[in-house]
Amino acid sequence: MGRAPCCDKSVVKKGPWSPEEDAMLKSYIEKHGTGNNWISLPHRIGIKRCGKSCRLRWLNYLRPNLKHGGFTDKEDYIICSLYITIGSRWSIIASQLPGRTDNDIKNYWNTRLKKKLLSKKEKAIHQQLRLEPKSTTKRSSSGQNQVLMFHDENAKPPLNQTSHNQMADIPSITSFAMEEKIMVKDPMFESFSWEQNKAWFDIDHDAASSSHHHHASPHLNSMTSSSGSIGTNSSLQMSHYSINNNDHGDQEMFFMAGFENLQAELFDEMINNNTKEIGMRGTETLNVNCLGHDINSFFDYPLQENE
DNA sequence: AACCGACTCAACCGCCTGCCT
DNA sequence: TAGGCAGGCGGTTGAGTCGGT
Repeated sequence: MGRAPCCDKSVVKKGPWSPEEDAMLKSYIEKHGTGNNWISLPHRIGIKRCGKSCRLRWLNYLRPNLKHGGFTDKEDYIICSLYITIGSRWSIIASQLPGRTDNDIKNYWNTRLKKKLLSKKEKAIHQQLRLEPKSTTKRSSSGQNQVLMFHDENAKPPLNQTSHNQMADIPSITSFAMEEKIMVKDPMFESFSWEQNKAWFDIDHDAASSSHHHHASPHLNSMTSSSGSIGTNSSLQMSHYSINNNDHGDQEMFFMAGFENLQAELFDEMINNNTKEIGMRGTETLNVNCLGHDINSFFDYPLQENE
């Protein structure tokens, strides 16, 4: 026995929206708002659509100040960084990109951005296989998925020294390092920024309140509280998660988990050409130094911005 | 011009959560 | 406290489009 449908499927219209329907929905919401009830909205407007369909149409297409297509390198970077740290929580990622919808970002990631990363990685691997025939190939032991890593023990950099390994542009775990200096000061993404010795990450509860798809990542509160301090401003419906740098170990571990899973996903598609579900991906704990250096190798966007 | 496979993305589906009674 | 309902989410689908042959 399944759940009762939210509307009578035999009555409501499905499929693409007509310009007339768009105009009616837009006009009504601009004049009267949604009335905090999407289910009754189509009846009030007089259109034969499911309330959920109206909501989706408004949020993804009709509401003001939406941007479609034309993702910038900066947006690529932010999407990738957040995907690594929090997984496929598109609504949270979208909350960091003004004018973008979760659906847009999800589509963009699945159809373009992942391939973009993949092609760069593939290119680098071919280069590696040609240039570094003596490198050993290992499998990571952490995480649900086995991750192929080209790992050269001798090339492992010392801690606190950010460097790439010999894998051309492939960011791998061996190139992981911590640094004290923090960067990124971007007025466009005010809630996604860092400062000296601390990183923070604001979650908009309107967007994140239903972060219940726990298969994608660990739990936000427990994870952040274990690795840093948390402050909450409930009046603004925003939580301010600050992460102190004295927890390098945790940040390192969590970031690596996320990064490994991205690697796993890319390798999986590239080598096995299948799309099986990747399990736990990293954490909400951000380490901008790692992201700033390693992920940057995928993008043209300059991460170390000059003041 | 016709066909076909690849790609894109708007829209739907079903599940989970939180709120209300 | 339990049950029902609406909102919100991520995953998936499929119609339309594009490009190659």
